[in-house]
Amino acid sequence: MPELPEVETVVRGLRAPLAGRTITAMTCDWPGSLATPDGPLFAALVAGQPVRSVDRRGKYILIRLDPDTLIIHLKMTGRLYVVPDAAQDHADRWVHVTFQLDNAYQLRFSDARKFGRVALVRDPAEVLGDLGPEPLDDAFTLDAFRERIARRAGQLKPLLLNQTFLAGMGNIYVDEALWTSRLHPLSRADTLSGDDVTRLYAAIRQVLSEGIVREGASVNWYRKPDGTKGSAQYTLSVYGRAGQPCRRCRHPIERIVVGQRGTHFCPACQTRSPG
DNA sequence: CGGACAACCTGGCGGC
DNA sequence: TGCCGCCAGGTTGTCC
Repeated sequence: MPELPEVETVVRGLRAPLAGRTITAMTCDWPGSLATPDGPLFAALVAGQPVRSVDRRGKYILIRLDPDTLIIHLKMTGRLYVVPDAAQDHADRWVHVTFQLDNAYQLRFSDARKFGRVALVRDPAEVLGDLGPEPLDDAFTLDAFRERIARRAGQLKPLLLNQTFLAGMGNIYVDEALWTSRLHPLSRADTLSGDDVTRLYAAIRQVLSEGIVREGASVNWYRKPDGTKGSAQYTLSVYGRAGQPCRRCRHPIERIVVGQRGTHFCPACQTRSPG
């Protein structure tokens, strides 16, 4: 659920409360939430490290400490927020990792389904691995996208979900980008025309940018660090709209499964490219 | 290399 | 009202 716009919103919301702070201690009640290192070592290493910056790479949150970096992936139900030590937040029934700050506030990691992971590493590359380009970076130009997709042949839906192809898209924004560019999720990358690629590139940037402006889509679990919902869920065109009329042509939106993922599209105006 | 699929988890919901 | 069973999806890992 938390995809690039949601993670970006979380990062922006954490910058102010974490600025200038130092982590003094860490506690964890579910060892599985810690990717690396294990609990005792993690706690010993992180204590005393100051926060230098809060950044995002794909769907990863990078809290750069000194000398290590805290890397958090929210997966489906993860939440990250800063509250006073004594605060009782509604998400606290799922809090598994708590970082004590030096100002009587805490950074809490809540995760109902326990899929999310928190890592502490010297070099972020240890965790990030082979991530694709950032779709909203200036360096990610139409030409760069054209060159990248020219080397692929598979179906568009799984391709756009592949984080080594492009970092940050998830099930919601992939479906939205394909609808916006009028491309069928089962179309193959090697059948796209030059114009198809141009529209897809523009659609990816557009849906992600709008998602950020709306502070993310709170389809179910996602919340901003202040606990409130984003508003991108109100303007989705296909995701979660099976059976409802297409906003463009009124034909009912269809839901199929592609690569084990629920996939929403308009069978009337999202065409499969010839070939 | 790519496609298929299980595993990781549990809240929420539909069905009865 | 209560219980059962299934679905949701990001990523990794395994198998063919």
